[in-house]
Amino acid sequence: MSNLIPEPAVKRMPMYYRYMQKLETEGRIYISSRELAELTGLTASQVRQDMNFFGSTGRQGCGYPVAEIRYDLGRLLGLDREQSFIIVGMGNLGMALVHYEPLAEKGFVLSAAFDNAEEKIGMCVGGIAIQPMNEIENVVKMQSVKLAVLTLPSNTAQEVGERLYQAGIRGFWNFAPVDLYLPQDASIVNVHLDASLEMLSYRMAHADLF
Amino acid sequence: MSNLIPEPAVKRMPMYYRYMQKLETEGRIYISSRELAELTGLTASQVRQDMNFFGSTGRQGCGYPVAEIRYDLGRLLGLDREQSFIIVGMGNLGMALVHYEPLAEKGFVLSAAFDNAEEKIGMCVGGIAIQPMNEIENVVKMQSVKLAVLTLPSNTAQEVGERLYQAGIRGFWNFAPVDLYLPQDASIVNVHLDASLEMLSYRMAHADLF
DNA sequence: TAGATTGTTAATCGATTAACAATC
DNA sequence: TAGATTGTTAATCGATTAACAATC
Repeated sequence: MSNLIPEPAVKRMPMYYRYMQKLETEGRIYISSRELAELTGLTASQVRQDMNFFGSTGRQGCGYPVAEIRYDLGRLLGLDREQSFIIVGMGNLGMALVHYEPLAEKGFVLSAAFDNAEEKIGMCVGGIAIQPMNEIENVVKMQSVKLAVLTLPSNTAQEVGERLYQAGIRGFWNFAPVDLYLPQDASIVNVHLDASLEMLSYRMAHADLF
Repeated sequence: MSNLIPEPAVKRMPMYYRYMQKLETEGRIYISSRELAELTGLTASQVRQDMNFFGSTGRQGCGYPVAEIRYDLGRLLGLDREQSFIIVGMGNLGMALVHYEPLAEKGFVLSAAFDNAEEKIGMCVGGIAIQPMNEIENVVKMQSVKLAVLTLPSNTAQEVGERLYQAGIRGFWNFAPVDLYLPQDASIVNVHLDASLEMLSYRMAHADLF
């Protein structure tokens, strides 16, 4: 199990997880692939394929057990335990992410924050004092943090990324509009906010084609 | 031309645009599909296919003219003109996006900001005073804005989305962790930050599989 | 049991890759 | 011209959809 889930199905996992959470709080016990398809805008067939990829425990004639699927998806996504993270670059976006509720709710815990600007060092965010970036290596090694949020200007992102990797960080949530090049065993997710807005702009300009 | 570019190619457009911009500032005149493939991590074949989808003007034996392709992609993406937008929900994330440089650089201009919290109304962000949400309809109609950024709690996003649509908004950049349901002619891009971090968490937990 | 719905195989569809002729 | 590289068609690959037998 957990074997080789195709990339497109992996991308759908957080959405399934979100709907399962919602259904669970609504007290729903079972849900059929047909109904789940309606909610998500997929086909029932695809929902069943995906559930099988995820190692489904559906019950024929009845549907999928909501609480169980929610739990299993959470485990697959690594949300069954707390994960500490550091954040590097305390500009507006960095500040906003530190306070972003859904992260704390999903078990992501801020363990340190870094910036190089004199006037920011020592400032308190989310109950934590901002430290200068030359402390990164110490902190990452001491606390063996594996996850970092990069809210940096594009021209320093690659360099800082490499330093973080050296220090032991293996997961990079990158908000700088550049692609990071790091060794194979680093996991990188780029958010590329500007690209996402450009896609919207494209769709608006060509809405007549749909 | 501009006819029916397949969705996966559309998703790659902002990346091509970014590299073309970079190459242009570096003074590069032509670039081959082979080299562009190296930069982007795609295959040369796919780059050529994509360029054809975009209505390419490549030159055999020589490559693609950087400045021209950059310009054409910009037009396709709707970045050849200013686009005004409003932002609804002035929490931390809303504040951060207002000041997010790349948006201004790409021609997106903030035209109004809204929130319902008493203490925020009248506050100045990005040179603009925050207004109460019952002003939305007036402002959107008067200025005929078409684009809105939604940085709202999930429980109000759908309702506010509908109001915005009624008022004339047709592009929704949604940061609430819910799916918006709006009429066909609305363009919606969901950012779903939490889902993006969950994907990273998944990859870290299963990095050995890659 | 009968009805509903999954699990799974096969068919279809679309995207990516390979190949090569066209041409700058 | 010869060399390089595009434009484009055909082959491959993988994901989605359809169909239906298994079974709760």
